[in-house]
Amino acid sequence: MSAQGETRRAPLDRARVLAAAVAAADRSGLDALSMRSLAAELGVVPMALYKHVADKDDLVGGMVDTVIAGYDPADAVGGPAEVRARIRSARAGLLAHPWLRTAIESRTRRTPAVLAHMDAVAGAFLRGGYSADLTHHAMHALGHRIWGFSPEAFEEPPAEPPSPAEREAMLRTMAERFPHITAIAMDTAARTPSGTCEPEGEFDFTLDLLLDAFERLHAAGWTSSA
Amino acid sequence: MSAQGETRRAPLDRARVLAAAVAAADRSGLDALSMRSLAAELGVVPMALYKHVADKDDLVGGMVDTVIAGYDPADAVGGPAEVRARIRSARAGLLAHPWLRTAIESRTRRTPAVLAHMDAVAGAFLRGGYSADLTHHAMHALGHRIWGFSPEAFEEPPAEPPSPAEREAMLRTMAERFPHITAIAMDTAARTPSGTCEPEGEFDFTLDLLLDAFERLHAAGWTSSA
DNA sequence: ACCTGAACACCGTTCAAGT
DNA sequence: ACCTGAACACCGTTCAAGT
Repeated sequence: MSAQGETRRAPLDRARVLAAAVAAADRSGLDALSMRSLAAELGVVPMALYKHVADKDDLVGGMVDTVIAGYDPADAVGGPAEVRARIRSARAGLLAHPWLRTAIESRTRRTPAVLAHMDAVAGAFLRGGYSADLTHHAMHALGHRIWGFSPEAFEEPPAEPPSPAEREAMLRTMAERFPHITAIAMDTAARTPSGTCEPEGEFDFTLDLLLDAFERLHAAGWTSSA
Repeated sequence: MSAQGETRRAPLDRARVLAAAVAAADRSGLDALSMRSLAAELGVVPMALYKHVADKDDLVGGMVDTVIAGYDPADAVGGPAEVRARIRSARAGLLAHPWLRTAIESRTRRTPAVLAHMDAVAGAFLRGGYSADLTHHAMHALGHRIWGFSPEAFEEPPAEPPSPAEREAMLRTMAERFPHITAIAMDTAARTPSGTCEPEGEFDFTLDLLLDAFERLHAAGWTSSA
């Protein structure tokens, strides 16, 4: 019997598993996606998935990376125009995949694709002549709702480094692959003794910025007809 | 044996169930909170909870309401000062209950406590002399990250009204209990034919507002020393 | 190397019954 | 009115085994 009546199924690999998961979530939402249902869809026993995915968290993380990796590469002109283009890409991803927002919010680990997108947006500001300091604030202010993923990723401790040597190596690869966010992190570290930025300060900064902007519009007699 | 060796447990009620759930989530997170574990903590069989809570969704909704209902009542001075005070309350709630953000984001129904908080913030803008239109934009721009709950609640269809008469009654109670958000909704409905606001328009409005604000800071040579 | 089978320790929720 | 017991239809994940 075995592999004859049916044409033999191509062997699974990570990309195929992730693509099927993305398609399934697009169709019926993230809640309906289980290891078991995904396996059934791939014509495989649930445990077969664990050869290509560490666990469910890794599956969801991979789905997020798959979508982010497909964002349009914007022209690297720098400044607000490039920022706008990159944010539009993220926005399009959120609209095309309704589960994406929840998936991103449920994750805490910063994957390479997430870091790359952050780095690209930070780079757009820096190339536009913004200081590392102002860029840092802008990244926070643009925030979760506009980004599609949490700027708090900036703040979280980067998963305790096993040894000083490994820490050194990690820093070097960070600086190579994600030069812009590394530069911003180092700028922040140089200015604040603890090396982490103050969440409450950031919160106040953005809140004041927005309230001031609306005060200005109000004072100018703004109406939607404009 | 029965109720003698132990002093007889006070009978459960919804408030006690919700308080225990909030405490449990504060202690060990939302993921660790199950109907079964909560029941065990209350010294009761899982099914006993279903007398006080419709299902798990209702439990989480009740937890959110419990926290929001405890927000500081701000002075009704109106304008940015009151807005700031109310947003600080929401922020404090998010800091005190790390699970709150996720819990709010997972919910889609607008509960009375959520509506009351929205109404209070909207009222602060309106009392400050802001137009309904500008208030609407400001509410969206302040957004999820600052609010602690989704301004998209504004946009979602309000759970199809069973009959015209009931719809009428619902509108009247809305206008009574939440006058400010009702006024804004009616203003929006009057200006846009469909009655719903354009998500993409809102997105662009906020994005431009933020990018313009940062352009202004950049042009002014802003540094964090200020 | 890749997949399977059976099992473990969980879930939320139902139904009919107890007091 | 409030709570219980037993059951149902699910989960994610383990381990040892198959090919």
